[in-house]
Amino acid sequence: MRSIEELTDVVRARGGKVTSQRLLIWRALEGDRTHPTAEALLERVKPLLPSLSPATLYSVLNELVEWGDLRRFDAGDGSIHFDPDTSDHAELICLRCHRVWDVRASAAARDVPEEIAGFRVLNHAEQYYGYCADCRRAAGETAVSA
Amino acid sequence: MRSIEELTDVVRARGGKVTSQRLLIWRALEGDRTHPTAEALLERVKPLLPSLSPATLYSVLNELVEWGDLRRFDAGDGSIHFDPDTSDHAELICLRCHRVWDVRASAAARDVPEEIAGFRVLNHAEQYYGYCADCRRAAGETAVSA
DNA sequence: TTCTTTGCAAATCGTTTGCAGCATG
DNA sequence: CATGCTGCAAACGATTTGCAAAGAA
Repeated sequence: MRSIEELTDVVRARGGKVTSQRLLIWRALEGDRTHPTAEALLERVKPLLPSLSPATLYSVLNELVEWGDLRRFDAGDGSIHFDPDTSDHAELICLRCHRVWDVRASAAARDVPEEIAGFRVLNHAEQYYGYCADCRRAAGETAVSA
Repeated sequence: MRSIEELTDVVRARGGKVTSQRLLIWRALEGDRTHPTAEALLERVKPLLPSLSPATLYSVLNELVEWGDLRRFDAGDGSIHFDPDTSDHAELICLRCHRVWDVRASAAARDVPEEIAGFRVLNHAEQYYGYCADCRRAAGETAVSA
């Protein structure tokens, strides 16, 4: 996600307005590494602005996604999470408990092409799906066995 | 996605039953490269078994996802697509029109670790988010300009 | 026969919409 | 003061649920 200052410029350049709601949501996302859902974000900002409506939150999140400043992803169970971290990293997603972990594995550190066959790339994401240690234990799994 | 024969074994091993509905849906997904939504899949199989209910389709899709045989992803706008292609490849996803293209770029051809810190990896996915040529043209964009 | 799975229909829940009032530029 | 944005509440639509009947093993 770009900085608050840059986002301010983006909104102004589009003829939009830098409202307190946008600022609040941007600040809540800034530096976040928890992959929150929309609901979790709402709970986080509600105390700071109780009148904030879900519709506004969704609208601000959607524009960030469309600008390439926020990534939306499915944790494997249909629950939608957001990630403002557009730096190159990968996620481990457990197919049983649906928790998410970041991994800054060497495999993920790689150049992202600026353009692929006329398609302009804004950001890049990577996921590893599988079973986490807890779920493997709970399932009585002891070692890697496909 | 594993073969129909392997999936048959998986179901039997779990004490489940290889029903005609499961077979039908597995066959519809086999070799599919169109990233269909659940709705698109339903339209595809409905003519072959008109009595098939959405609930059954969702249930079969969900178990395939949980087994790591099918990947579910969000095209950036909340629309959920499925992909049975678990081989290493990446997707280009347009943030404006939400269409999806597969790319078997060299960057995607890489070893997937079997295990990462106790997490057992079943499959891997990669996405490039940005704007497609059509949408760039429609927006009056002429060259790469961040 | 036994027990999983199906189909149906209703319920659910996250997200979007329409519109009047408000606040930014 | 012009217009984009917000809050509200209702609408929406995709997915899930509960349960009786069906059909694999």
